[in-house]
Amino acid sequence: MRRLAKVQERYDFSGIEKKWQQNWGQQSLYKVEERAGKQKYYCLEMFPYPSGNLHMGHVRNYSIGDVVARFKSMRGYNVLHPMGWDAFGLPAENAAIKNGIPPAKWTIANIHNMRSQLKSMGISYDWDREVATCLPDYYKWTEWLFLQLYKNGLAYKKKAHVNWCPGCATVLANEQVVDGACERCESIVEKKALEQWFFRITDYAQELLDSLVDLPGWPSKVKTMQENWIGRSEGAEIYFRAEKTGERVPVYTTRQDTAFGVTYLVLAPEHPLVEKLISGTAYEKPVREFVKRVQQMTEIDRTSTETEKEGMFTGSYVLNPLNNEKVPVWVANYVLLEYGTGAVMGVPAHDERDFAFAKKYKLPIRIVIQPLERELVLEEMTTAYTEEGIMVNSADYNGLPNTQGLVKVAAHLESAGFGKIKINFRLRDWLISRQRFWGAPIPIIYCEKCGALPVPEEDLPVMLPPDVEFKPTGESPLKYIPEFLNTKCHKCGGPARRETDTMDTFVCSSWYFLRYTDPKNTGEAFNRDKVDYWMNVDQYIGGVEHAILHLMYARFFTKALADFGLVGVREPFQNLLTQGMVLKDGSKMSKSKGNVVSPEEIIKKYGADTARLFILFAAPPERDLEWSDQGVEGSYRFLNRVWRLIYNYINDGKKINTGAELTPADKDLRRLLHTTIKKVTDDIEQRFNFNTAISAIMELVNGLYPYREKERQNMALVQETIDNLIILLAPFAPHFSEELWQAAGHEGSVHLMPWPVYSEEALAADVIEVVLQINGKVRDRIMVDACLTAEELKEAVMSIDKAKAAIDGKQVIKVITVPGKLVNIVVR
RNA sequence: GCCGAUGUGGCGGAAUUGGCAGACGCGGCGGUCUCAAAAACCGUUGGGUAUCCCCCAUGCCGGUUCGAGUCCGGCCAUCGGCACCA
Repeated sequence: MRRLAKVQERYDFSGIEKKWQQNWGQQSLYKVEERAGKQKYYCLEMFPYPSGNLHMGHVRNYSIGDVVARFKSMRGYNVLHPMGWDAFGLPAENAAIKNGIPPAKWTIANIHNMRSQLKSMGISYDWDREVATCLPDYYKWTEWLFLQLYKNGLAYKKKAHVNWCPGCATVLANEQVVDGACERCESIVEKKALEQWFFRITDYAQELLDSLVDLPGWPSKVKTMQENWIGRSEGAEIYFRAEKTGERVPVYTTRQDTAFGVTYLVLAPEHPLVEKLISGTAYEKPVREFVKRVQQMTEIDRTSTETEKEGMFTGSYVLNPLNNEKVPVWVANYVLLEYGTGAVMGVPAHDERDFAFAKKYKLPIRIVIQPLERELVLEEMTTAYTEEGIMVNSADYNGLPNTQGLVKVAAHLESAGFGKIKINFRLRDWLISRQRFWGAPIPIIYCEKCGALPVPEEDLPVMLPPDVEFKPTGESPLKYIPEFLNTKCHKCGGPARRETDTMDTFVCSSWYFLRYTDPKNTGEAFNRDKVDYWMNVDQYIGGVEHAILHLMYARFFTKALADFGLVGVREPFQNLLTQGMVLKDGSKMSKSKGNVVSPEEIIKKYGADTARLFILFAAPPERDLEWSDQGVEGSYRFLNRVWRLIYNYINDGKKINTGAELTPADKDLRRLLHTTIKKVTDDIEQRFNFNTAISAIMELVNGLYPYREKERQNMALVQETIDNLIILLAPFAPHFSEELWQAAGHEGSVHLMPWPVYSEEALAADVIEVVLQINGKVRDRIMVDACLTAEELKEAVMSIDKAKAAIDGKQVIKVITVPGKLVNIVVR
């Protein structure tokens, strides 16, 4: 070998990992700056909530990201690979209520602990760019971005029905409602009307939908989920009129072609018209009772398809503008106020729900679409006909295919003033108010004279007060802190009070990837040049549980900020990798199941390199991964096997170089090395299949072991092979590789080495194995000259005994020859 | 109910463009070394069987093809998401 270097016989992972983590930190190996003329690569993993301890999901997420970052770096890219903390959130507040520890203290302590755990994994983060969303130098800019949204009309306040937990006496985020109950106290969640702040994400609904096609690097699963969430539908609003008052009652439908089949109209129980229609009539009491009963149902019961459709007549009628027919108005539990206009037209013949409802309450059914191949007969209908057909009983539209009717009725509605063409989205505006302490304050004040005013930018940040006493009242403590609550109006100087709601933590995580590009900027959220250099994120990696919320909000923010001229891209994440869960005994690791494997213990017992190697080897990244203690042992064994191999070569000088001429065994080893380089490169770069990349490296090691037994060995080749082996392992087992790299006599870090390039010439074998098939079944394998043409190959194969025997006495129908692979003889 | 994913040895998984099914690892079995064990190394390991020969085998049934884990049609199971969206 190059020179005798000191290498311990035993693989002392603990000492090695500590040593290199320190060394890399001291030489700032992973520090990165903008560099003109060098291709940038932004590799990002979803930042964690600082719960206190890393779990295996984190280990997997960050191991995957580190392979990508290290690989791209060795490929010559200027790689940005940052880490930070999604540090606001309810657990800190719960801890405060329970143990009296201030949220800030609890959070910072957790960050401390998790940072050191992350560092023990040896991930190539530029720690100088670390951000924590709960620190004023970060949330100042979260507040500032709120103001930009406010100024541009994208932040507004309105009264809304929100999830209210009576047990905790507080509002809950949607994600905290599990099966209609509070995740903390399991009380059934109620709806409560409160003044809340919203972001107008619906302004971007169409673009959020359309630009999904610009994201070929996203899993189609995630794109489909977002499509469904946005829920675009094309239809029309039809203005019915109240018979008595003439008041306009708009309904939304996607089937305006069936409007002549309307036999009743249904309002949502909360619809404001309900009270108007019934007050002072005989229907007042029973309908009110019905509405109350429906409202008391849990969200889950009300929106379940299992729930029986129930309704009640209001005693009033409306007129259908298309045919002036009088139809009864009902209230029913299956109509939702939040979607469309909160009122629907009932066309029982052509809608399943309407059909069931009409049958139950004996409402009339009228056929207005006839199928082409048969005729519907009212008395025989057991279900609605929802397919295409020809319009009937529809005045001027009779005989028209309903697909044309859709367009014509809509046009007529619009021209006659009876309605309008309408595109509806299921997506609602984003409710960002939280009645909590531990979040970014909403920078708004309420002046007695001037009303709601944004806090001037120069007064930011609105700071969270320290030393807050937490009582389990469930209300934001901010409300009870006069120093925070009371302020002066910057406009009139009069008394004002602050908004005490804080922002949803998803607001903080909607722009953190931008802050990483310029994390220490005290004058701006981020510098435009820096954000332009780094954005967008080339590879984003995280759990699929964020497929809708976080990823949609971050996309919305990026688009809005692009419209404000703050960033130059309209999509934040070019490529997305959604990693699978880490399972134990077939199910997700959880405390209640008692199947949690602690990363800290695994790292202590085997080292970070073994842990990383196992987690990358056990399954491809998108798939769920079954944890196996024996599998970890296997990875540990592999590293020891590599260690011993290289140790022996380094310390064993007796093998003599065979000289320049390569023996067949030398050629085989050299070919193995180069096929391994090719395979590992392709697996990382094109497929993210780290499991097969690692298995290829294992095969290389398995090939080196028998070579070591050979009498004649080419030491130059051995050195080349070992050097490349260490480099190939570097993204997976960084400390291990660094130590061996140095032991093999190299100066400098292995992580600064260029990624190896395979030689096409070295891949070529002189002789290759081809398969003989008879009628598609494998009958023999023979070695042939690699350079044979199809015709020569056919001849060579046909002449072997097995082929002759197979053909003997039979008729050869045809022979299929695939050079380099097989010859298939079809006989009869 | 709708949408999507997955289904391959005892286990995790591989087979990238339709071309040798089971790479690699775990586990098992046998051996070498050892007083012995561990570790390590070597060999072996889908099932059947007449045991270097053939048959069967990638959830099930059918199809296309010289050839199907891979493509097509129809089912089944598991997991995930959405779930009265008018």
